[in-house]
Amino acid sequence: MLSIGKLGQATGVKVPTIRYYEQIGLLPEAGRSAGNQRLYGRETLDRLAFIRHARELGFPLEAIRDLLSLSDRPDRPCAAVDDIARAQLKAVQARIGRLKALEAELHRMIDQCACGTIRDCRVIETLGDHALCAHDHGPA
Amino acid sequence: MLSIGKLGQATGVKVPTIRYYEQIGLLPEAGRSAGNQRLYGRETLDRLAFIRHARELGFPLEAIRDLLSLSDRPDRPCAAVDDIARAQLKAVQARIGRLKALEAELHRMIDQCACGTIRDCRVIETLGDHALCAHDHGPA
DNA sequence: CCTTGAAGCTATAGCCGCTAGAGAAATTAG
DNA sequence: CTAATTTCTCTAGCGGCTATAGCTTCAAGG
Repeated sequence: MLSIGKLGQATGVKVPTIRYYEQIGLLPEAGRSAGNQRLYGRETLDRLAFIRHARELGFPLEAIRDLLSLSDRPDRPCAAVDDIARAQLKAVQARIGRLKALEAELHRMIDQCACGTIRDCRVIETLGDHALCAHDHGPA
Repeated sequence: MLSIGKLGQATGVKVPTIRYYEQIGLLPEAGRSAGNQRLYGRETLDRLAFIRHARELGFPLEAIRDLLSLSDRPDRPCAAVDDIARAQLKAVQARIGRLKALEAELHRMIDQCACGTIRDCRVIETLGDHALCAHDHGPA
């Protein structure tokens, strides 16, 4: 059995985050020692490692909740799982696309700046006048 | 003079957001009509358009605050402006890099899935065992 | 066995950048 | 003049934690 600190070390999840996950029901309520401290077994270790990995891949907690409940039903078809993963992939790709547009625009702005006074600064000027933008870049 | 709603339409910023910007001091306190409603002139319109554009480019509000106060000092050299812009560019590039790693990993996971039952699902399996990952992908 | 310091506990508040809601007053269109 | 829309203030909530305060429990050393 692991204390919350050991569990955190083993999974790379911070202690307050583990308690937070328990609070929102992503982890089951932990068993307690005689002195009321949380104790964890292998099952929770695996579950938390799963959560951590999914978080690293950017899955929102709600999606992780769904993935976890799906993983408890091994006989079901895994189409639902793939749907969630593909949705996440799409979300990631959308963010990449958007960020690349920002990157291009920032580059352009910075490259045009002759580094004189603020009066002549292309960065300030471009920010002040959207019409100076080369590309579309919708709201963040 | 514009009402808050017109200002919002003109700049593409939502009404509560305008009030929020005023609250945090990003916009000056607006003048008021006889009936206590906010009225805006061209100056605030320009300032808000500037803020909107910078937000679209992902600048955090604090950076925008700095850019605005710099833009009020036209005689100063614009190195400080460029520093802020370059920092933002770096931040954007870092996020792109990270997201691309996620994208690759998600792709790999999804492509390996034979779409049978959850028991054999590579997505679930990979999430559960970080060692199955091809690439490093640090915390989000 | 006793002390010390680390690690644990609960509860609350804060971070960013908004967004949503309530309930009331002002304005505008017909 | 009425009805619909807009605006007002205030408070609370979103995601996903993180930080603080003030306490208790535990593990190791002397």
